[in-house]
Amino acid sequence: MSANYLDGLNERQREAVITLQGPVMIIAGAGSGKTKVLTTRIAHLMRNGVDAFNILSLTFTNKAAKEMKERVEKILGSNEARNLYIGTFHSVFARLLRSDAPKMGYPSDFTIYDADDAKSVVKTIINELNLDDKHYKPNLVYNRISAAKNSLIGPEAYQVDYYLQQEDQRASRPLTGKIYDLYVKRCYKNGAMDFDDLLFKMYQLLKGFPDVLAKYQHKFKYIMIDEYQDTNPAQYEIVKLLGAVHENICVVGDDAQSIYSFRGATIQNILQFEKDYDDVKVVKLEQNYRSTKSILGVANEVIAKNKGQIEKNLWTDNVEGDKIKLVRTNTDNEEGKSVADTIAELKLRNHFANRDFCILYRTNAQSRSFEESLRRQAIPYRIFGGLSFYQRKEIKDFIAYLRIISNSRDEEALKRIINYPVRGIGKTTLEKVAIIANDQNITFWEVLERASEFGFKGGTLEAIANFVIMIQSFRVMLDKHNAYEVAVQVGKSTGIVKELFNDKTTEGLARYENVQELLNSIKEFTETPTEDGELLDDKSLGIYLQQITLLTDADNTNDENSDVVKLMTIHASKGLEFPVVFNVGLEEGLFPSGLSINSREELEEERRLFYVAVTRAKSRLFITYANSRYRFGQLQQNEPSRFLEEIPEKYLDRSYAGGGLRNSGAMGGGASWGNMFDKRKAPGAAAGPSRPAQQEPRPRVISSPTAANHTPSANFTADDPATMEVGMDVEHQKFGFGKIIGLEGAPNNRIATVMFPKAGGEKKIMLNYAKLMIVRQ
DNA sequence: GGGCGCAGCCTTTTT
DNA sequence: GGCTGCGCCC
Repeated sequence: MSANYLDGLNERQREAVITLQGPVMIIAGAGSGKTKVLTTRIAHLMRNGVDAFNILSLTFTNKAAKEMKERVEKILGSNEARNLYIGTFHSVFARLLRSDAPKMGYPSDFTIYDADDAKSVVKTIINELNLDDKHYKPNLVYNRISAAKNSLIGPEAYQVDYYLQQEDQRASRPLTGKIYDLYVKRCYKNGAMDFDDLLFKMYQLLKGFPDVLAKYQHKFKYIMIDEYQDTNPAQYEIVKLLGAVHENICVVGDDAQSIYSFRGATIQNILQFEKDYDDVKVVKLEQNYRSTKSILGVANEVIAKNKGQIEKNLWTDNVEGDKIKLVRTNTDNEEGKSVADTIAELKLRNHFANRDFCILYRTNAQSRSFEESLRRQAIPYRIFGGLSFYQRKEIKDFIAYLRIISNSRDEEALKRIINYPVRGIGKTTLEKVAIIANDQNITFWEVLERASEFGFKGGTLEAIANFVIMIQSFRVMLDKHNAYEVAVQVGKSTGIVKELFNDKTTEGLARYENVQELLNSIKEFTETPTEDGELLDDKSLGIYLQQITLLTDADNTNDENSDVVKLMTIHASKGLEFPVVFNVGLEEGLFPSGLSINSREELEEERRLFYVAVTRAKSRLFITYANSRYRFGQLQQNEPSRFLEEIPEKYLDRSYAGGGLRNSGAMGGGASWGNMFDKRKAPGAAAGPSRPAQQEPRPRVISSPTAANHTPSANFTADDPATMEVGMDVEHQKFGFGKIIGLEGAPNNRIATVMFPKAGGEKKIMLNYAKLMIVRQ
């Protein structure tokens, strides 16, 4: 234990740490040691006799939570910190809801629907209502529902809210409220909560059950909220309820870094905090330890353009540092090349490692040109964001099995896997199931269990019965086996693992490896003791599932072991820092986004986003933009971002990266720059060690050999499906020769499993469609 | 069932 | 430009 953990703090930080009682607001400028203050404060609470079980600390990302817990542990030199309630709003509430969800009619193993699941439910409902999906786009409707929930507006309130109704009328979606209502009911029936429900239901739980509220008010004597500027009304109300008795609420944030209003965050929460409680102690952390004077100077100049901020003056003792490099290129590809070239050069000259670099963009779609140029330079990189591991199809499929085992009401999971792998329960059957389920108001699973009552017959009934028995056998296993053992059995019994193993295509191999990785992660989960004091011995499937749904790709950003250049959106970079930062795509329409320039509020949020981007850099900052780039498959001319004009010239070192030419003039309305160099687009014209310009096409995944052209035998004629039997050698027009190793399905709709040694292994063939010729019986 | 081609969407950002 | 979902074929 380090006794003098207070020594390393500056005066302000110290003040923030030792003020333990009552409401405290810490305004923490970028790079001002916020995490240090938060963690030290928690440690200090515990040193002063506060039980870890009584401290609740809410963060925005899992990564931030993990880091905090580790740092508290380090200060304390003990594992007491494991008893702290530190986590994201979503994960902590999911945990609390586990014990109390049954009070509201949900199973304690309720499923958490991610955005994909939720949109799928919305889509189903739109279809069921026979609404035209030109107007009722699932995506937009879902966003609308999400926004309502984040403002604690339920379906009833929604449908009588004048302004909401007006908006929906104007958008030609008058029935959005109706969809919302049905959506909520459907999720309930499915025993599922979406991300927003974790907040909304938590709120309803506290509001509706005074004993529960009292329990948690008593439990959480000290509450700390990180990134308070990004909280939404639901989070705000919950915090207010939980803290109402002790009022030991410490919020930390920076209004200048509020960038999540699109998700319902209200910057007002932080601006108004002083009015919410009596005697709020406000501490401002204004010394920046991260960046050079130049970088911070730019940041301050930019953010000064925003109105209505909490007054502060961010300063640093650090060196002046280099000017900010502002690089213009002709195209997005050249932008990528310029960045990759610069990275290569800095590595060579200044001995930077790959991990010292980060490329920050406004939208995920911008990553492509950088990926290509980095690959060409053989610079290892990793993209954060985008599809997380758990969103891959093969992983979602596998997890769907675990979900339906854990929660039989989970209709979305059931739909995913009822016919994967193929078992003869097709679209028609599923439609019948859906109709019966809606009609009788029972779950899909119940319909399947009682399939014979509902008139399913023959092969279909048999297939359903087998499926039901299989899932039930997994459930029985749960009593005596942990999540990993059940998962392994699922892989075996369903044949998924074998099927993926037999697929020898490149993609198939990757899928197989991913599933293996999933199994490993489940194993790891069952073998690691939970940090969660109350659930120490429970390593059940339900907990595992709830946990992984709340995991993001960005949570792995701190993987210090891998020496790679990082690519991510600015949003994902919040809270991180890098020696060298490239802030790319500074163009009108892109950054600020064309969708966010219609009001002062929107534009100010874009500017805060730019502020966040600038303040990620420690020693070197590059800002780049291109005259033209491909968007939507079309070449688009762009003007330089208005934010560039807000940077005083003295901070900038301008250059043009197309041919090493210098542009000396000020930015006299970028339009004139447009065509100057257009004609010299030849690949070799670019600066740098131009290789003999063989612009190698991007390495592509080789397309699957299953498409390999087998030339059918001259005498090929299809044989009658009814005559096929297991063990026969057959020929397929495309896949070549193979052996039937399985037969299933109704007599009039037989499905053969055939092993094709030369075409990727086992395939399921529907004999009614694909023709097979018997070669040898 | 699944492969293929086409249409339409997407591009704001995520727990 | 890339991805998804859909309808059509075998």
